Amino acid sequence: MLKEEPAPASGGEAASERVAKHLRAQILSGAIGPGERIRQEDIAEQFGLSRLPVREALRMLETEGLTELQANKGARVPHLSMSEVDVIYRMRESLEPLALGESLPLLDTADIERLGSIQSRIEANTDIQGFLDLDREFHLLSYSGCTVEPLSSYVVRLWNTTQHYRRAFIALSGPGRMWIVNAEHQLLLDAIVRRDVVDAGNILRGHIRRTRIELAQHPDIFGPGK
Amino acid sequence: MLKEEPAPASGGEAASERVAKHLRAQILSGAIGPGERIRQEDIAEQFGLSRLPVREALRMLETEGLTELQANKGARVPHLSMSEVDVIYRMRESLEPLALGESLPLLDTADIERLGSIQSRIEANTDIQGFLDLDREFHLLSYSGCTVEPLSSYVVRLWNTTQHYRRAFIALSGPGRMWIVNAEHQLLLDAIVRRDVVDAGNILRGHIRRTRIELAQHPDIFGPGK
DNA sequence: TAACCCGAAAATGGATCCAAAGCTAGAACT
DNA sequence: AGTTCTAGCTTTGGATCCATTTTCGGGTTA
Repeated sequence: MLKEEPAPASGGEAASERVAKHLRAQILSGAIGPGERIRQEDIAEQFGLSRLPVREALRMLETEGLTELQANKGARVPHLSMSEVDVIYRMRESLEPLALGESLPLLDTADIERLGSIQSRIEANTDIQGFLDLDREFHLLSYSGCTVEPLSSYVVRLWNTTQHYRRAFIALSGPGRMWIVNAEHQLLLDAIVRRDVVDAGNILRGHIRRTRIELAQHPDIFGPGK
Repeated sequence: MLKEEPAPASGGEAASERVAKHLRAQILSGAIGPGERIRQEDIAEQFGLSRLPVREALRMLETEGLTELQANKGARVPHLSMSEVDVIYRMRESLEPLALGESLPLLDTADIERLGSIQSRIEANTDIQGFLDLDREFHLLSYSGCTVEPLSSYVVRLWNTTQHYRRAFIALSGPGRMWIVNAEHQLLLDAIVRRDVVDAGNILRGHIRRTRIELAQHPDIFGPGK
């Protein structure tokens, strides 16, 4: 896993962004779980860089809510409490219908076909990581028409920061209630095809709300009691 | 304005945070308008520091949406378009009632008395900067009971990033319609005293919505047409 | 005259080295 | 034996120096 070469000519883009991209993937994949510490020197060594671009990268990720930096105490992946995840979901219940409303009129038929194809793959899917990736792709694609900042990036941020807890939730609850997700996605997809912003927004809001409530029934996912 | 002393023993806190605090104040006060560039070396010289803690500070402010950093192109205060400010206000219409709902049950009578006193000062106030400061203090105090992240910090962020446009709007529209703000604040305050979360949320939502619509009637505040 | 190209100055990104703050483990004292 | 204080190590924060990229100005040419 060690790259001993001194950054092989790089890809032309900034080194700190490469590091950020790598760490982002690590965190989203669950390879770095919440609460886990990230030592600058370790990462620097892995990439054959100094600690400076690593610090930059950690700051960039802090912007996205994926890391938190305390002075003289280092960087960690934030450990969210149940009440924090609960509030994030309630924020999503407002913001994602807003993003969808911005996005829907700008989606073309090719986008919508891709949405349908992703949903087919979700229904055929079996493993957890596969579902997480496809579900994320489905929803974020439905928002892809919304390019206005900071809404679009913040929606992604809320997804990113709760990724780990979604994984834990699905692993715990099993595939028993997966049919509900598919039913909701089907309704959402139909509303999108009909270009019905109001319908789509309501279904989406309910989809997120239901997930929030089911999540709240698994307090064991979150670290200490709180 | 130059501080030639090499950081006089500092205040004990990290140098980068002192720089961040200074720049934040500069941006919020309007001393550094949107679109304006921030050269690392200038700031470093002002504080008698190297450019490194300045870069850190700029990253911290990027986290708050007050600056944007492009690789090899430097830092600027972001220049928001009208559609971006419009979306920010629509985000606020959802998020601030949510924050108020979290906050209201936790406010004590001393807090509510302070809210009343601030509102009195708003009504007695005459100048623009005074109104901006007091209005900000009023609303943020009403959310002070909400400590759950990332909601509380994001509400502040949305306020910060639109501060400049609020100032420009008030300067342009004059004190003619200031009475509406006071009426809305009075209604909001009464709902808070009655601990009526629903009422307070509705009034607040309307307050923000009205501001958004009036703002949209002054496209000249924003730079290019877009 | 206007457009284009090239070179120098300026500003940023990154590496190395040093200082300071936190954490940990061991010893001494109550 | 438990607690506390101290000494050392580890890790991060900051300064200085170098490399790279961008930008801006002057000069040339169509």
